[in-house]
Amino acid sequence: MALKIYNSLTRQKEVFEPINAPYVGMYVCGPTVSGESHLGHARPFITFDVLYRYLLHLGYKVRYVRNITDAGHFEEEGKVAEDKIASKAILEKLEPMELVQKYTHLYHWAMDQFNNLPPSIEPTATGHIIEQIEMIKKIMTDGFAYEANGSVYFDVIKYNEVYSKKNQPYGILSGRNLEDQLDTTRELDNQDEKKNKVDFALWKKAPVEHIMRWQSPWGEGFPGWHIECSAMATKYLGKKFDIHGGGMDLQFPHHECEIAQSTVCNHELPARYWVHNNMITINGRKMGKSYNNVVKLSELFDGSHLILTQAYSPMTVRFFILQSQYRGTLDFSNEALQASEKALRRLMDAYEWLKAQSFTSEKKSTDTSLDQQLKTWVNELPEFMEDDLNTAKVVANLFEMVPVINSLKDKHISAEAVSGATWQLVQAQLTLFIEQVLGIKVESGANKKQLNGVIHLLIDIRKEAKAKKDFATSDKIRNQLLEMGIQIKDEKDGEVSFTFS
RNA sequence: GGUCGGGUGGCCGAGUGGCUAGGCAGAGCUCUGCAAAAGCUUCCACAGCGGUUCGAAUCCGCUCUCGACCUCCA
Repeated sequence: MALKIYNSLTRQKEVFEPINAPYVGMYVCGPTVSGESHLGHARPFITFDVLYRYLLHLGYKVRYVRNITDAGHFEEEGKVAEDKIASKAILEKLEPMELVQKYTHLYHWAMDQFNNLPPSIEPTATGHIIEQIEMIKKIMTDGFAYEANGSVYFDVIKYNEVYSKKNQPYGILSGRNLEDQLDTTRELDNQDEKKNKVDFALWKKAPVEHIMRWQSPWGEGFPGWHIECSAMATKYLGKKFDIHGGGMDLQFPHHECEIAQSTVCNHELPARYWVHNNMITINGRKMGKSYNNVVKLSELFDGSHLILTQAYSPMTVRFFILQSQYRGTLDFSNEALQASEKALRRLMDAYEWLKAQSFTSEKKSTDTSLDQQLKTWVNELPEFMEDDLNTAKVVANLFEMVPVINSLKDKHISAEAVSGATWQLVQAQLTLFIEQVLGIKVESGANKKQLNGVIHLLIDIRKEAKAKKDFATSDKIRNQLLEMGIQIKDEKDGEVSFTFS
């Protein structure tokens, strides 16, 4: 068994082999912290968190680099060289760094809510201006970039000419050829600075009103929007590293340009495996600012968005995302999220119960086919993960086991049906895959001692009421607790349990 | 217009030639004071039309249709 991942560069699933095992270098494009993160942003970070977790589980020593873009991109290149962060700052009457700080905090908060492991290094674009300038200088020295009026542009045509001969034409990642693009690229104003319309900016001269600006050999300005990733990836992961990840919408032009820049500087393709997650859609349409259909994470968590009927917990959202395979689009709706919420609760209820049981390995199984079936389900989990992170199948198998666990709990099957050793295996693997690999944590208010005490007291009172056939009182306790989000469950053995919703 | 990817049951979503995906919702039953929860059973499907094949959701062709990228984008 070996981990296979889909490589956008070769357009096929490939066996993952690190350049320098057991070390793995992984770079993932992080957020631009000029606004609040929305659901669409959550997908790559959760997807690559799962990949990171799985690589760690396999025993690799992973350096996971995920940047923060705080230097601002152009709103529309060639038209108005406007810095996103600077313009937003004026709007919000904040210093640019104040704004960057605000949204960085919010982003970190959201990542934490999702139980995403922190990356090994989280470099910022503004902290690496010098590295970016050095890289641009190198590209110029090699003759693949030119200065025009205080800005520096990458010469895409020349790059394509030279590197086509080395089987690395411009467009190698996104599969487009330059000729098509020359024909189809839209006409934009103020492009006279560029030799060709396909050229892209490495450094941009700052207009007077532009707040974020740095000194450079070409005057005061700010870096172009692709160079930061090339500079930081090279600095922390070297000239060639293992995995480069990000959303599919970054494949072109961002990653394509990154490849061109890094290839000129480092004389090889920067990453071996290019991994791209697909988009989250809403009514079949990509979630994005330009479509005006974003659901911010904070709105999701507090239910304040119009299309939501309720709040959804971060784990529900994480689970919703992991119920699909990362390379397909995922269509979002209130209904779909509700389904995920219920499903997650059922899974976690069964899991938490099982986890609390103790089994002795001596017990032999009396139902060998069920015993074998459980082992099969469990053993398939790594196979599914290793088939291009098919978390959807992992989740499906977890659900196969839920009825068996609940049957044991409700004594529909005997304690001896499955061997103690198998139950121990199931316990261990469920913990591994649910908590370690999928990164789903137990979300419950049950850790408040006093609250638990109060609930137990109410349960006792309800039991007494029931014994006296005072159903008015017993129902009142049950129903009102339910309204507060505490659900009472009468178990088969006469015991009463409760869960928080 | 160019490049690419889709269309699976009420909804979300796996699956690439023959075997129940899974979840949510629906129906029935069991349990229960009544519920809930849980268990069991069950309904509903592969956009359309052709073709290949003993056999296709899965391969091929055409048609319809949706979307992504080509401009900032996760």
